[in-house]
Amino acid sequence: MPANTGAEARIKLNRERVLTTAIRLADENGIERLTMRKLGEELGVEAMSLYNHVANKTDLLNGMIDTVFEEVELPSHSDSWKTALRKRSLSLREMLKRHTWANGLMDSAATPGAATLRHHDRVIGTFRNAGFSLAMTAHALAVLDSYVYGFAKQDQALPFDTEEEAAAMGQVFLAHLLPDQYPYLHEFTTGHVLQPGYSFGKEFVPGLDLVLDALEQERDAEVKVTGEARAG
Amino acid sequence: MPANTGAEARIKLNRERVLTTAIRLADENGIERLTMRKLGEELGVEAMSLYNHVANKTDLLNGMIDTVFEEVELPSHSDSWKTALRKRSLSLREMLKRHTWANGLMDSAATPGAATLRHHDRVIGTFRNAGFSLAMTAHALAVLDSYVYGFAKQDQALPFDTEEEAAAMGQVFLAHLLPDQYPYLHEFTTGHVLQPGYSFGKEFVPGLDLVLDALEQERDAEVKVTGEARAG
DNA sequence: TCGTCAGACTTACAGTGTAAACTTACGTTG
DNA sequence: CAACGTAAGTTTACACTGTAAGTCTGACGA
Repeated sequence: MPANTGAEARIKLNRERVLTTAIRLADENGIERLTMRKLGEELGVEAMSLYNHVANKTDLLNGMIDTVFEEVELPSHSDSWKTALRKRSLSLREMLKRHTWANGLMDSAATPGAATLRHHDRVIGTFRNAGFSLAMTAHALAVLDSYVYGFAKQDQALPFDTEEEAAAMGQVFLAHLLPDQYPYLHEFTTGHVLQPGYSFGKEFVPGLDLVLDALEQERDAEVKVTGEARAG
Repeated sequence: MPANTGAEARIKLNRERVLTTAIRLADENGIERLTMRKLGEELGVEAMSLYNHVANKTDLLNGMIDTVFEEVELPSHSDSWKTALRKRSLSLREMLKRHTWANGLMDSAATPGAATLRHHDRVIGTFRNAGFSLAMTAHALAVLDSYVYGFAKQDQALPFDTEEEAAAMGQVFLAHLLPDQYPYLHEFTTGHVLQPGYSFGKEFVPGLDLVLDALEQERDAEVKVTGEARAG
């Protein structure tokens, strides 16, 4: 006779449930508040039970990263390389906005998971199929991803989210410090950042297009030099 | 008569000594190993004594960030905006290489210090004096710094530093995983990353020039539209 | 000589990740 | 059905973290 008579069978723990719950907690409370004990509690389980499904906390974090990478739209084969990578970059940025902790975690996460590898494979493939040489692909990849991750990082570093918060922040900031010690910063803040409608995030698309256009120019130049056919 | 007869007077603690020692420890052992107790020990002092000079650990980290920012070359007035910002970007990257922990810390460090403010003031001033509008300055700033910080971040995320390490790493990596599951990644790794002379860091300058050239093009276009004089 | 006080030290506490040992429930096998 | 192995949970314990609160010390001014 089982001991837990009448008790509803507890939902079984598994790696996926651990990971998705961890992601939710990190989204809600920030990664620094995600502890093994809190995560266990949320799952109705003691902290140590989690170690049946993750090797240690770093493994948990790695798993979280790979899981959120699955949310990123892969570059489509049917689009041109530029729109394909434009879409996936926008999608990547949205993911990084949803999971603000992910960007900071990717340094320490040395070993990429399956979703991450697939993602990179497809991005590289997109460049290659568009006629980018290996060297040019490396170059393009470095520039594009540096921009996307760097932008996300800067966006998160800003201590305000809404326009109103920015305004309030800016007022305090200005009153305290700048007037003539930092004249350009002063002008920039009052004349631009504090203007209605400002949002750092709006700079993402223009910057992305700048990068993509520049890469296209370089590729065309390379193709021309290499002597490949060029429609015209 | 003093009790510590004959004892060499202990060098007095002060904020600067605390900060520079903390920076050295973080450089040597990584930021995650920098604890108040270790820092105290290094300074010949108990952990709690540090709190006479820093408000708490976050204040310590903020102070470290602002201190290393002083190492970054400010854009020079005598150079053209492009070379001025090129130099400061290279200098910024070198700083981020020396202090690998700095990049990751800048998210949490909400309140910028004096050196950081001065830095941004000068960068903004460089754009403004080169005829960039406020909006264009915001755009340029976002793109340029996203690139620099993003590149540094990616460089640090790579789990190898030297070419030999990369090769060793790549071999294991390839043997284990890729062959036909990730064909493009496979080709890219064997055909480029594992080639002699490869180093991710070498992509920095080409990418930086791509960004700067593209910004120059956009500025010229803007100036033309605005109807300002253009030397010809 | 005393009082003041800054800057150091001591102690203590709640919280962290996780090793090691345990308990329990269930499926397989004799 | 009994015995056992195993997977998945719990309990306990430990070393280490940041830091609050209280104490000690030595130099200096009155």
